[in-house]
Amino acid sequence: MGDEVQIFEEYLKKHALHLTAPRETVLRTIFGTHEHFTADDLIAHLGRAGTPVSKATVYRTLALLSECNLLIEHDFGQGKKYYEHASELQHHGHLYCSDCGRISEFYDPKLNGLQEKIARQEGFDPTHFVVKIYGRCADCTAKRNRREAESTA
Amino acid sequence: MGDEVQIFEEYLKKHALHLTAPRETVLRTIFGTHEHFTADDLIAHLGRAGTPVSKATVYRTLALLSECNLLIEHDFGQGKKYYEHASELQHHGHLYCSDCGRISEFYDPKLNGLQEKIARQEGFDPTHFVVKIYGRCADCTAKRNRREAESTA
DNA sequence: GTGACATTGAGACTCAGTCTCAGTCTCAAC
DNA sequence: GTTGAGACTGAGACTGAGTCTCAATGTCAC
Repeated sequence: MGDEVQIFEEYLKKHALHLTAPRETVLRTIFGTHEHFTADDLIAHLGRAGTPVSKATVYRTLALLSECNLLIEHDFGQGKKYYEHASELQHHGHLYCSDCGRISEFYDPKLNGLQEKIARQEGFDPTHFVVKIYGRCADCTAKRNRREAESTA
Repeated sequence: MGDEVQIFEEYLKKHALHLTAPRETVLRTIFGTHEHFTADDLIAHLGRAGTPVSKATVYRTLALLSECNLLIEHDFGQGKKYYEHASELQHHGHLYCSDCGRISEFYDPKLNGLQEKIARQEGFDPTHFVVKIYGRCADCTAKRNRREAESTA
């Protein structure tokens, strides 16, 4: 934290924009946690914290933070976007449990190298990679097995 | 083609559902091409072909086809879903050009093996993998280079 | 043919995200 | 300190993909 404020401020200055109070509030709230969050989560959180910021401003700020690569947008196919800190993105993908909706992460440097290679082979100039593995997490698999055992018992 | 009709019919029978005329029209239209498409594309296409099917029925049929694994849903973060034939999915990922929006594909068996391994390591029971590479395609890179050369000339 | 239940289309609805606009703020120039 | 250009804000209207509802219709086992 602190770093992000500086990067954002520089980006804004470069584009003749200002670091205003609402923008700083949004920035500090986002980088005060390490969770995946949705715009809605953030708006609710700001409201609860007694520093409400309007929906339009939140969306505008999220767009700016994505533009300056401090934030990455994700889509898990539920009709809403998830955001996460870009600094945490290096070499990691997501495991999405279709049963409980939990999102976990994995790190694998090999995967990124392979993707970079593939992109170049196809004449593609890559900006970022998204790897998502859909399925069932260990907890839900265990739960389901227990339920099945009970129902046949 | 033909195969899909049979698989779908069996799936419907198993769930005490019927293969009706609108469902068959949707199915045949989808498996008559090899493109990525959106629900909207499909509805428009059906209308143009003189075999209109209502929006609700199209969405319902798409959901059924996804359930019986004939179709796979994709999300490229534009607020709408893309569909593609599941039979064409083996070992392939997508390259999405942020400039022109074109979606191309790549095949790499190594990538799938690596993902399967990662999922198992995390105690995850995977159903499917999604790999998306965002960036700029060869055409758009060339176009952009040309434009830059012209503007500095 | 009948009844139970699946299916349909039209259109109302939902909800995440975008747009508009009038009022406010910022900041460099004077 | 004042001014003016233009950035910024919040409220709420709007958009559009996708879902839901419901009355009418179709399907099929009996």
